[in-house]
Amino acid sequence: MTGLPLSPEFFAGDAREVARALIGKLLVRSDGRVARLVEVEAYMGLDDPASHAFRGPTPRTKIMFGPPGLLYVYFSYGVHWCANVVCGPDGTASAVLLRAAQPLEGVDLMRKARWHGQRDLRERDLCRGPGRLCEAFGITGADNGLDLTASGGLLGLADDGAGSGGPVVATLRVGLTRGVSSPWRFIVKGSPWVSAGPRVAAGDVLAGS
DNA sequence: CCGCCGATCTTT
DNA sequence: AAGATCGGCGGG
Repeated sequence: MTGLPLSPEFFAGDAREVARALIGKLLVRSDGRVARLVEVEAYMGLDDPASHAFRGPTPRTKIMFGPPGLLYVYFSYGVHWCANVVCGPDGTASAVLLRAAQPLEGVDLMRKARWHGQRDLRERDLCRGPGRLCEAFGITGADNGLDLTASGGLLGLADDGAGSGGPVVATLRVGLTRGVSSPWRFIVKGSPWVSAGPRVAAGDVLAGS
């Protein structure tokens, strides 16, 4: 069972609140791949120097200025794809980066998609990091603009009611050179499925309940 | 587990 | 020229 699809309204609010609420939700692909989100980051568009949309709409970022619930995919370091969900009202440009998840179903497919001759590709590493998560789910630039709230689509986000599985904390975002001091990364505290970066650091704040 | 380095392409 | 990353390697 893959849960109830999230609606456009779910993504229409403040991206930081959406990010917090996405922890514990399911990323679902129509071929049976399912994973539970344990790590996401909010990017606040025009107000956030770390956001790709900080300098306004461009060919790359125009999707972020559109309606909430759409997929924004970008190419990172010439090597990896990374996936975001567009948030906030149509016309604004915030988004949530999907950074890590716990594989639940279709693990064999994820393993196949991720296999590049690694000596030891462990289940723990299938979706641990934004590039890995995209590879495990076969997400590429061809999927940019997909509506994640459309039922029966290739990809979606859903709620199975299970929750986060542990306390959620807000930490600093990973890998940035600008906007470094905004604590808009949300993780399940102590989860082995969370990516690199401090799992828990002094000063981290419990986020929500 | 940690740190360093190279890969390789888009955007500025 | 820098960047919302990852895998392999060497070291502790």
